Amino acid sequence: MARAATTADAFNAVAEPRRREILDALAGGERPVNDLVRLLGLAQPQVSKHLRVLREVGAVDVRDEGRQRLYRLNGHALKPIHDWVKTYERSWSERFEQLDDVLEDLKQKEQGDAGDE
Amino acid sequence: MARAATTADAFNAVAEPRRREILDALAGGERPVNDLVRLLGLAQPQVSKHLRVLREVGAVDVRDEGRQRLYRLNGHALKPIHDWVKTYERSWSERFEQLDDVLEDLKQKEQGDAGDE
DNA sequence: TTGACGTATTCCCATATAGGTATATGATCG
DNA sequence: CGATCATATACCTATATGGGAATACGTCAA
Repeated sequence: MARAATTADAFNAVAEPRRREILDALAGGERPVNDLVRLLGLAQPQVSKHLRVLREVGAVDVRDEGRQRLYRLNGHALKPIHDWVKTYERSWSERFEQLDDVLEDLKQKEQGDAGDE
Repeated sequence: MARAATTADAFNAVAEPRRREILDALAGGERPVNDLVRLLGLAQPQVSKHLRVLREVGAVDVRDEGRQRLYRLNGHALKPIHDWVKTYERSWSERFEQLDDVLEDLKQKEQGDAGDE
């Protein structure tokens, strides 16, 4: 087997920097393809291809408006990524380290108190 | 050009589900390779390869202990992912929607008050 | 209808896998 | 030293890109 398809899930879709840029651009609101082409400085077909991948994982929605196709962010598709990486926040967040200290204290007090139950 | 290397950054490294599983397994603490082999049910060479990728993006550290190599999680490498995806939390979090409401209220009050500066 | 505009799709190519299998490397034991 | 355990690496293969160029498709204007 080769690498998993970029359309397999949000993790793969978002591994490509250009696609993250597209999502960042769409964070400001709905945009037609050519807007993105200008903003990212990519060729139009490339943008369309990236948009397709993002569509397939549900990270963007499309709406037809005359000859244009307006793309809109659908951040919900990114929630699994957030959920996963959030559990590692402890590794770099000072706040969580302090929380760990507090929990450690509580634990020791409990042991100092009565035993089981 | 083909797809970016998995060792290019944490986003690419973590796009592979097995590698996320490895990190999840290491969240419990330092482990030798064979532990991971058993836990994930993968062939040993595959695990070593995934670990190499994770090492190259800094998501794990290694330590030699006799014939074993103990791998340890280094969640700091995942911070960029968290930082990026966090900005989209608004899309699904009820808390953020409520925050938006509050900010909207403040805005309207400001406009009701004196004008510029 | 003809033409222009905005997008999507098709082809082609170079590249980087991820898995399987075999093997090399290192350390420890007898 | 020779054998064994724990890992890493080398090879090979099928596959899925991502970019470039050309082109098809749908809509609107004259």
